[in-house]
Order: sequence, then C-alpha cells, then structure tokens
Amino acid sequence: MRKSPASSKARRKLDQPETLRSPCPVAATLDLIGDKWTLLILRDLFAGKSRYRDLVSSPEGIATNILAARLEQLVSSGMIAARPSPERAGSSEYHLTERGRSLFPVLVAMRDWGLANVPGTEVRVQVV
Amino acid sequence: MRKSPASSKARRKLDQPETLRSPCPVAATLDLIGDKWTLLILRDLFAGKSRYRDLVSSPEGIATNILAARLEQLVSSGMIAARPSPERAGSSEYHLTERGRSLFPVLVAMRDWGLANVPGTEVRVQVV
DNA sequence: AATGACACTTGCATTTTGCAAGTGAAATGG
DNA sequence: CCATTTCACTTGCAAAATGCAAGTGTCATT
Repeated sequence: MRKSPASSKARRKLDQPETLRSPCPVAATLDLIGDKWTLLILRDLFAGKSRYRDLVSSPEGIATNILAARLEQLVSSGMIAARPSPERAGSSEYHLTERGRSLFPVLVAMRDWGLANVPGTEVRVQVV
Repeated sequence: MRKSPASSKARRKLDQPETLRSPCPVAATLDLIGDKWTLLILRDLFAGKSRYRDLVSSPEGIATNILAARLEQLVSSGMIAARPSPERAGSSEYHLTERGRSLFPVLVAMRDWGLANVPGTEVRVQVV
C-alpha cells in the first residue's frame, strides 16, 4: 500500500518531548502513554493482535484517525515496530518492541486495580 | 471560604461513566486516571502534600482550572477526600482514600518504567 | 473489469486544555 | 478598623485534541 506509516525522525529521541516538564519519571511516562487509548492499543498487541483492523475492532471503538495517530506515536517512541504484512502487500503489522513489552507491569497494575475497583469489569483475554 | 469543592452526586457511582466503554478493567481505569495530570496529583498526595497551593506549585506547572477540575473528579470518584483545613477557615485539604491509596502499584510501575526508559528522570521524593 | 476490503486521510464540529485575568473570602499588617 | 496580600478557585477565550463520517488509494477477490 502506501508509504511506511512510521515517520522516522532524524536523531530520534523516541518521541519524548524536547524538554521534560519535570525530572519526574511518572510525568515522563504519562507524556508518552497518558491518554485513554495508548495503553489499550498496547493491551491488544500483548494479546496477540497485530493488524490495523484487529485494533480498530476492539470493543472500545477507537476512531480510525486516533488509532492511526497513536500507532505513529508508538512507533516513533520505540514501543512498537511496524513490519511488512505477510498477508497483504504494502500493509504493516504492528508488534511490541522490548521497550513496549517493558510496560507490562503498568498494564497489569491497571488491570488489577480496575478489577478490584470497577464493578462490571472482567478479564476476557488472560494476558493483561 | 466557599462551598465544598466536592460535588456530591445523587446515587454516585464514583464518577465512572454511566456505561463502561467495554468490560476491560484497563479501559475502566484509564477512564478515571488516563490523562496527563491525575496521577501526578495522586503522586503529590502520596508524598504528603495536601493543600491546593502545594499541588499548584509542583514542578510540572499545572493550570489552576485543570487542578480544580481534577480534584473535583478525584473526590467524585472516591480516590481522595476533602477535609476542612486546620489552617484556613473555609478551605480544604485533600487526602487519599483507601481506594486512592490502592493506586500505588500503578504509580510505582510507571515510576520504574520512566526511570528505566527516559533519560533525565530521577526520583526526588522517595514515595513513588 | 468490477467490486469489496483494508489502511488509512480529510474536513469539520465538538470537547478539552490551558493562559491570563479576575473574584470572593480569609489572613495579615499598619 | 482599613488596606493589602494571600489563597482557592472561576471565567473568558484561544488553541489543541478528539472523534464522526465520508472519502481515498491500494490490494485482493470475484
């Protein structure tokens, strides 16, 4: 299909802002993942999904422009990598990098808190 | 000072949206804390801060209208409680509830990830 | 060749964020 | 007691982000 979705940046700093808003590691992490969708995309990748339509079809109903933008940010920040799809020429699959995988404890902590605190939640795919 | 900052809601559901966007506990947790400021406020409360001006003066420079709005949401969702301030009549101090304290593992996981992945971050207050 | 599916992009309305100034009440100083 | 300062916000508005719905280009299928 079209050009690579990943926009490689010269001397890329893994999409952290040019200057940190503070030296706090929590703040820096939030600057990368602190929105309502990014961790859900990572959740799905942990669960084995890899194609754009897999991610779009998750139950939360992410908007396609938001998904595309988040995937680009995740590639740019080194959490995921896009690989050519074996199924469809010109298309990509998305996979977690080591850096992305290292967010697993964050996902687990959020999953556990949600299960303990929000009635009506349940784990359906036992990954996170 | 003026009326209580906490807006008590009839049959309050701890500020979870009326319907979950999915049964996923990660999604439900993100709906409560998935922005760039909420966890930083909780971080400061874990660190022992309790007054509005303490929170405003954190290094990240939160906007006052955002801080007020987040405090209201946190009270509404049961993570923190507002108590009358012993220092200043009509003013409140904010303190973590049990529910708020149970977010500690989320903060720790984010702190640890940030320290490992974002150069220039460091822990200054050894709470999270 | 026509049609359908996929991976987005686009235009625009709505919502959220955040700046800067302002407000009301309490505390402080003279 | 009055004036000033401080605190805890609120307000108005501009900018940015979000998200709906339609559209586009390419690949796969019929």
